[in-house]
Amino acid sequence: MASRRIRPDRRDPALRLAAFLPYRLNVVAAVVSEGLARRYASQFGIGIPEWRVLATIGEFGRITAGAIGQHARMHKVKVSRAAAGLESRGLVAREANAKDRREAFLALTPAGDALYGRIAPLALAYAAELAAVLPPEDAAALDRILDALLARAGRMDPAPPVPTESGARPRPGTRPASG
Amino acid sequence: MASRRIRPDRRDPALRLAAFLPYRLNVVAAVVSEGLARRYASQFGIGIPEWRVLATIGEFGRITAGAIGQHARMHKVKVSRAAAGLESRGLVAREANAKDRREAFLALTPAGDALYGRIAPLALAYAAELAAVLPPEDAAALDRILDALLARAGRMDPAPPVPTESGARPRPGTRPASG
DNA sequence: AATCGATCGTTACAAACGAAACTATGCCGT
DNA sequence: ACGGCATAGTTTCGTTTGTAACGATCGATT
Repeated sequence: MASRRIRPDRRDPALRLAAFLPYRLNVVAAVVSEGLARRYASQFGIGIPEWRVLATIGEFGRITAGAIGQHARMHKVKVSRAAAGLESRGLVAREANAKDRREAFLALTPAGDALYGRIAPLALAYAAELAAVLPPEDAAALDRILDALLARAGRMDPAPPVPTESGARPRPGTRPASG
Repeated sequence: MASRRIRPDRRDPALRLAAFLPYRLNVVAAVVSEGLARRYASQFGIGIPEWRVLATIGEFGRITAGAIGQHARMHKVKVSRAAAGLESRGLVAREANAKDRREAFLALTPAGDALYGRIAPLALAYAAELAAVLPPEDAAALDRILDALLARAGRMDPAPPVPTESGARPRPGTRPASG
């Protein structure tokens, strides 16, 4: 092993952030989301969680809060709050489920349906405008790639595949670093 | 497939969330980030913003907070807090800039450098493991695609390209829907 | 049918976040 | 040199988010 300099100007960086896939995915996702939100948030006063809930109800019709969470990959608390917000504005209505009174179906009111009918085309246009920079084969590749990455990341072990040496297991009682 | 009546009175959905690019990008980015964070957060007690700052200092050596924000695309408040956290743990040190005493250079301490030296390989291994599901041409395509999408989203107008009819401009004074 | 544990959704509380205000310093024109 | 404005970074404050606890209901077991 070579001798270490005490105060080097700079070594070769071990990692270039600009080329690091998780970082890049986050940046692109953030910029895209932000751009989309600018299109509807300012016009309709609706936030991203509320948009997702609205879109999910618009897609599936009558659906429970739990199912919304599954389809839109949102935490149930977020769904609950977004749904409450939409309900308070008369965009969403609850229908009690007599078969299971713990849950309730959510559905769009006429006003909610009208809003959905206005935002959805905007959103689709945004996505189309975005995808228009990609040659068709790249657009198709992106679909495949995102599927593959999602499946892979979901199956990934919480520890590196190469055993680090001893069986020193990471302590489970540490905070999960949200953000 | 025959027409199953799951939902009673709903037209064809205007938008399928699962196929909607902004949504998909967000989901993939979130799952990937979460998976990566699980690898270092639990072991080293470091969060995502702190990791980004650490990685940026590790990459560039001595760097100001503002430059970190530019390179890592972080808001200056976030950089400030993450840097304060790293400093309080002795991972980062400040060096005053005599030429401009408003700013200060941040650099890794030996402890910070050691931590960087341990996390960076983990992170790179994670990214490599992730990219391993992609055939080489898809991995290359992904690089191109993310660049193109990022550039496009950054240049995108806050309003749809097709004029909606009259010159009814969206009211500028509405909240920007963070999240 | 009484009880126990699981599940749905809301509420409570605390951490994280961003916009704006603020401090300190630098820059520039007069 | 002085006054006004710009910039770097921190702090403050209100909002958003997530974790945990909670009430209500269901299903299974006895």
